[in-house]
Amino acid sequence: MLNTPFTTEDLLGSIGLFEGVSEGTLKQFRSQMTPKKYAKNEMVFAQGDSAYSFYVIKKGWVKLSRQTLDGEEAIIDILTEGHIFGETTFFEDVAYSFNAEAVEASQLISFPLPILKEAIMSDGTLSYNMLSGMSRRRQQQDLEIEHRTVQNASQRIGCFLLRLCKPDMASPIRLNLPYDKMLLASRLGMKPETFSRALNRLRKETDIRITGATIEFDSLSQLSTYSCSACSTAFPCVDHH
Amino acid sequence: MLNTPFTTEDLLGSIGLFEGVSEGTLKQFRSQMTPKKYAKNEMVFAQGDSAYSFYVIKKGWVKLSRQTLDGEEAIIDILTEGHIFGETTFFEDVAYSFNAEAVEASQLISFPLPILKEAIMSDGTLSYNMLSGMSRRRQQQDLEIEHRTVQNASQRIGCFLLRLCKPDMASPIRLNLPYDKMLLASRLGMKPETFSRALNRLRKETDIRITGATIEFDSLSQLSTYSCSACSTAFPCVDHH
DNA sequence: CGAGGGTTTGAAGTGCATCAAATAGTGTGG
DNA sequence: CCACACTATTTGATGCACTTCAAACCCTCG
Repeated sequence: MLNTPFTTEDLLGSIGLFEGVSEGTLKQFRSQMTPKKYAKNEMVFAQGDSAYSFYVIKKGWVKLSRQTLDGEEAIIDILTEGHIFGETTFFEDVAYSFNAEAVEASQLISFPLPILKEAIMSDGTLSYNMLSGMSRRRQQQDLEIEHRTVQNASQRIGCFLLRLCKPDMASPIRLNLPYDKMLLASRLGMKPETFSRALNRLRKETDIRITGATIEFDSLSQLSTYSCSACSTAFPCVDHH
Repeated sequence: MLNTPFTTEDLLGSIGLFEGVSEGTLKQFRSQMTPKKYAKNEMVFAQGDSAYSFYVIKKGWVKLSRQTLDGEEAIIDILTEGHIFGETTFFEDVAYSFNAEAVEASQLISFPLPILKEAIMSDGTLSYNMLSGMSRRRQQQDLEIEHRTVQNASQRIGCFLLRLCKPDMASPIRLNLPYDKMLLASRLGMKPETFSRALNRLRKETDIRITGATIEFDSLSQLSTYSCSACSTAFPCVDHH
């Protein structure tokens, strides 16, 4: 998969943002897009850089983060296929307010920010898609905050695993953690040490089997019973777009 | 102020969402809007209610919350003038996924949800405003998550106070907490007991003076030094729309 | 005045962070 | 293909911030 050429044919076809958008608008975007591959750990942009573009993730994982005054790194979000980033900058700032970095080999498409203004003003479908995406993201953020207060570390891991499951997965379910455990720990708001211990606790309390970065379990039910009992949303807390 | 009549004249005039929007669109909204006053603690809608409307806050404070399975209440957000809520439901669900309740005497304007679709499709400025608002809210949410991990309880309170300050306030600054301390505590992700103790700690560490729900201090600088040292964003973390 | 919620205070418990060190894994050059 | 260097992960011991439970206080409002 990683070796298939990253052509420009119908690159926008499978992206939610462009679904149903008029051919004219698509042409605009196609003519100004820049597809690019990023290596693992390659920066896309840094906090403070002048903001010229926004990005759509075609493949891979991208980490958004910020430097705190005392030198710590705060993870804002970790995104994957179909997600957009950098576009919020358009409404507020002249410079990016966070870092973006590929945490895996990734394929991104960038577009000049000004193209957005015209497209929003003229293409209702695009606006609608964009609002829809932002709205979904906002609800996810809400959940995120809730989870961090009502769930303990093990439950948060369990919930994260559940959200990795696609609806069409057959039992037994077998998952690979999408990125390394350190990053996952901070994504879930805990320290690596805590993550390690919490994952162990989760293994003891449920029927999951762990081998390195691979996790297996037979059914969602035990995991969701354990993880979601403190939660307000019925299982699943999922964003299956 | 609370006693001035809540007329329908130019009700939409001062709302960011409608800024610069065409007269035609405004007419649409005006013809379908329902302004209404809510008493303190009055429910606007409940989780699970069929979703027919979205709301704009004209005045007051509204709490969005959710029931967890074990009966706890999780605060999602607390909103005030100019904020919109319920509109995300439009993109996803047929029922509200949270409760909305006035925590003060408030004035809200509701609009039928379907009006949004047409307006988004046809009025670029409205779409733009809506995206801009959502984008700002999303950035605030990001900060919120960051704050809960990098700031301790006292710092979070200090940061909240700073965000209550309007840019045009003269020294000494005198603030009233906008709602009761129990609610504020959960807004800031802590228990009332913790809030009480943390506020005391804040008083010892900075120059703020506390009298009931009134807080006074001479300058922002000491407070922001104390509160924002752990933060990634330069002071202020503010959303002065 | 008295009832009932909001707020504060005290004492004790808990979960996660921190610090330290061992172990596993990964990529590199020889 | 192996040994080394370096990083990721795990494990142990200890500390601290916030929570929990309990009780007192206070304020408001009927």
